[in-house]
This record gives sequence, structure tokens and C-alpha cells, in this order.
Amino acid sequence: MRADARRNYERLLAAAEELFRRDGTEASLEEVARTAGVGIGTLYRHFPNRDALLEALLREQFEGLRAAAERLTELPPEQALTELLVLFTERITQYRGLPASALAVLRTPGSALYEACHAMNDAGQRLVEHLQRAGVVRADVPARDVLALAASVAWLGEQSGDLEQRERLLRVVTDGFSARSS
Amino acid sequence: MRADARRNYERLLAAAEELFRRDGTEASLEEVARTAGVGIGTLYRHFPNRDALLEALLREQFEGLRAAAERLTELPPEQALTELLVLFTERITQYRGLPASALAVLRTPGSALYEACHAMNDAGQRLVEHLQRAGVVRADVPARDVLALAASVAWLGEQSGDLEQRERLLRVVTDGFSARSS
DNA sequence: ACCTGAACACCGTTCAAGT
DNA sequence: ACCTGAACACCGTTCAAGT
Repeated sequence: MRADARRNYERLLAAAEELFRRDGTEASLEEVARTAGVGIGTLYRHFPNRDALLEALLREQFEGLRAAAERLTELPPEQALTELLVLFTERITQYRGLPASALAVLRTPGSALYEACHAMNDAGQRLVEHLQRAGVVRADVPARDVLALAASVAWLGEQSGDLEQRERLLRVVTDGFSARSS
Repeated sequence: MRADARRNYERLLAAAEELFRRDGTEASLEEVARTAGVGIGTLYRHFPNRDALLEALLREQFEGLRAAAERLTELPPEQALTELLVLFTERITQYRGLPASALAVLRTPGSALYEACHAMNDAGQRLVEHLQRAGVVRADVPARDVLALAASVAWLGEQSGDLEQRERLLRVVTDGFSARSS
């Protein structure tokens, strides 16, 4: 990549980080380009769509989450579910709108973030299935429901801005998925 | 109201119903006006903002939900929570985006839908408090958390389009709020 | 009273023209 | 190769001019 192109790429990423953090995943791309001091066409050249920008910003984090989910298999099963939900919620609340974006990405296999997002989700599911076999998570519900409900609690936190509520509800949800609830 | 004004009002309402149902609560207001066969200015004259339109469409339904929540106090407490969540979820999924809109309305006391939404939410909370005193809902969590979590499950249903998942998660959530979970 | 639509300030996205 | 910004097709919202 040409030096000026590389510089533009970095500037766009930094601007996107800043504006996604401020305005959420639906931040204006024109403002991202303006903030980066670059023409709007340059943004589209480097990142053909919003998803590509998200991917560049989040791939590593999702990858880390996937790895973490795999490591959690070693933990005592009683702690693993709580730990998974805490880690997942942390990441998915990075930017406002991310729970919605992640769910959308998961439903569109072609998208830029799909790989990382799907791998993470899969690892989470495998952990949950492991916990179901261990008898600590109820088995009358598919494993994929767990992260889905966690994402929806994360979404609620965005809307209400009440982080204590989010913590409480994460506990309620954990209890709801506990095997003794079924 | 003048006859032509009344007619425009009705047309706008019908168009909004149709487009909210098709596109969700963020449907284009310009398209609503176009569909109604009316200038955009006329829409704004009758409904100063999107919320006013929502209010005209939903006030009665929210009012009905409030009344229903009050009647549920008569039910055996074991059934009341499930029943409340089912009724609430039905209404709040009327239009895509409504869970988000309702939460937003609840946070802006001046808004058009605030009264009806708040009254409904309050009635729901009182029912939950009643169930907490009856010992069927866990008491270590504020009553307002219950409808909030139900709204977030409703939101998830919008995103995934998986209605069976929504039903399952409503059960998980109900179990999570059950007194034997705390 | 009420209606209309042009006007303004924004978007996302594409693409011809430039270097 | 890469960058730029005008162009197009949309928004939400206001308000002067009309009836």
C-alpha cells in the first residue's frame, strides 16, 4: 500500500473509533471522513461499507472473546456461565448499537464481520453445550439462546443507561438458564 | 375541526398504521404524508412529531394493557406473571422498533405517549410488587426490571425474527424472576 | 383554519475527473 | 493507485405563500 494510502487508512480508523464511541455504530460516515480529513470517496475505497469499518475495529476483540470462551471450559462449570456472560457483555457494549449490529452480521454470512462474529458465537455455544452436559445449564433450551439473551440485556443497558440494572438482569438471566430452573 | 382537516387526519393515521406496520416506528414521515395524499406540512400540523403519531395509534392499546395488568391481580399469582409478560410482549411487538420507542418515551416525560406508557408500566410494576409480596417473584430485584427485560426479549425477537426463541426466552426470564431462583 | 411545497440542513453511496 | 467532490436519491423539519 502506498504511504499516503496507509496514512489515510489509519486516520479513517482512528476517526471511526472516535465517532462510533461517541455516536454508536450508526455514526455518520461522512463525518468520519471529514474528521479523518479525507474525501468521502476515500473512505469508501478503503472500507466498502460500514461493516468493513466495524470489522477492522472489532475483529481482534471478537477473536479474543472466542479464545476466552474456549478457555472457560477449564473453569468449574458453576463459574463458567457467569464469566462468559460478563466477558461477552463487556465487548458487545463497546459501541452503542453493537448488539443490534452483531445480531445483523450473524444473519448475513457474506458480511465483513461475519467470520469473527460467528466464530465467537460458536465458541460461546460450545461452552454452553458443555455446561448443559455438565448439568449446570438447563438442557431444554438451545445453547444459542444464551448469548442471544445476553445481547438483548446489553441492548437494554444501552437504552436505559442503567448499568446496575444490567448487572441485576444478567444475574436474573443466569439464574433463568441454571439447570435448577427447568 | 373542519371536515377536510378531519379527513386528512384520518388519512394520515391510516397511512402511518400501514407504514409503521411495514417499516417499523422509524418509517419515513415523508412517505406517510405521500401515502396519505397530503403535503408534508399537513402531517406536521396534525402531528408535531413522530411520537404524536405513535400516541394516536397506541394510546388505547397501552390503556388496555394497563387495565389488564390491574385485573391480573385477581389471578392465582403463579399464572399472573406469565400472563403479564405474554400480554405485554404482544403489544410491544406491534411495530418493529416499538420496544426501543417505548423505552425512549418512558425516559422523556414531556412526550406524547408518556402518560399512557407510564401508566401501563406503573400498573405492571404494581402487579409485580404484589407478586413479590405473595412470594412468587423474587424480591431481591426491583419490580421495574421485569417489564424492562420483557421489552428486551421483544427487541431480540425483532432482530432474529425467531418467534419460538422469543417464547423460550420468555420462559427462561419468567423462571429467572421466580422466587425459587433467588 | 388549514394546506402546500420549496427551502435548509443533513444523510449514504457512486463515479467521472483529476494527480 | 489513489484521491476528490459533485451528483443523485433520499431524509426530517420549518415556514412563507396561498386558499
